[in-house]
Amino acid sequence: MSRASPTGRPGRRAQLSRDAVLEAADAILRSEGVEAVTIRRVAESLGVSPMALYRHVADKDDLLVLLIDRLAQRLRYPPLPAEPRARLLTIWRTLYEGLAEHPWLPEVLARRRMIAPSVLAAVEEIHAAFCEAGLSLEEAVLAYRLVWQFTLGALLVRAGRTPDRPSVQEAVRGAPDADRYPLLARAAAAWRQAYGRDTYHADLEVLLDALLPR
Amino acid sequence: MSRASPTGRPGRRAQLSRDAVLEAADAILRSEGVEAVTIRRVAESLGVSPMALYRHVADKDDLLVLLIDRLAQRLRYPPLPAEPRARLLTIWRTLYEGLAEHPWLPEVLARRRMIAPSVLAAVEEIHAAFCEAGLSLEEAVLAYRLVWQFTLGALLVRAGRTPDRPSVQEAVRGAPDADRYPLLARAAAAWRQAYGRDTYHADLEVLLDALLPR
DNA sequence: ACCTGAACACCGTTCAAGT
DNA sequence: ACCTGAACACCGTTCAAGT
Repeated sequence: MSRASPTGRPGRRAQLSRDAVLEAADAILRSEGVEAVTIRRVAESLGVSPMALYRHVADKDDLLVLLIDRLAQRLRYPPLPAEPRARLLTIWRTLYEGLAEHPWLPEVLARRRMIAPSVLAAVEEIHAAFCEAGLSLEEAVLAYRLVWQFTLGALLVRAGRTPDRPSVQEAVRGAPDADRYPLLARAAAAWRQAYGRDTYHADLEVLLDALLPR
Repeated sequence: MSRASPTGRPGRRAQLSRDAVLEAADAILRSEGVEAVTIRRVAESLGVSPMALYRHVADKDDLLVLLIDRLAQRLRYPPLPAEPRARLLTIWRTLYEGLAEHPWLPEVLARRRMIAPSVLAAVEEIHAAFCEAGLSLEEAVLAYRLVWQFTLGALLVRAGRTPDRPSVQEAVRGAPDADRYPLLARAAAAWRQAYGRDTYHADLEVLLDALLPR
């Protein structure tokens, strides 16, 4: 340990790396869920002191955001159709389905919203497809933003469809006061159905029809 | 204290009420922000023990959700136009602007998503307007859901536009690698502009155009 | 340069007991 | 019936010190 490190820099050799931290955090995430991903818990699993992590991540939210980036990196896109509209459908759906597997994700994005750098390639593809379909670059930016916001909201709502804890929403929808809210009372069945199934795919087509020149 | 309570029920007279708890929580929310709204802090401000609150709210998230309901109750809608499309614009915009004042809201909704019972009247109005514009009740339900998901996502993105901490998003958008992401590099300026201003109003018109029969 | 130890300043929530 | 006290089982993060 008295030799200089291989990089020629002085001081103690690093035992930890950001990647090792993220790998350990990811393992805990998969096996025990997000609530278990704490600074202390990750440090324990690595056999280091909690404070050692702060050399490699800024803070806990930073750790979670970097974790989302890892998940985004693992997204695999199917072969993309040549036709722009079909390509957009494929990319967005892959993004949505991939992110929907992690119900804790919207909560983290609500605290520290950002797009993981790893999805930049997909974002580029989306812009290209919008332009190819006839939008100007400025229009493509606005179209991307609109669909992204919708996707985020859809992920958030979907994250809420936990079968165990019936949401307040359902409770209210189940038996709305027929005198004060006649339409909602009549629509209760349709509501239950709409919230039981995922309408992202169909909704996405509505959005693209509105955004693309016919 | 040995007399029966006015309600005729036995036992100690209630010192606290759900309303008193919410009022205290709301005051802390306004003066110190959401982070300060803790069970212990609210109890302290009421001069009771933390555990006393659990008789009136289920847990901390329940407290926050009830708080959102209070905020929704205070929303004031301007006079609604007779024409369905204009009415929809007015209601959604009022909802959006009102909720956008509370950047912490999407995070709570991400954990315990629900619609506050207080917005049911607005939801009923929205369904009525969609139907009046020519949609069936089932279509109205789906249209409502689509716009609500978009609104949630827009609120989430907007909550992120804190001027102090530049988001990762902006950092990446500021200088995307021109070789790998040529379109994003060219679009950087448009991106900054799009994320600098709020496009909810314009986007809402796009959505309504897509959803309403022409 | 990188990591540790101890402490700070909190949390939400349980449980059994008091009035 | 309603509230309290004490404790449990944690958090993230600071700071000064060690190697």
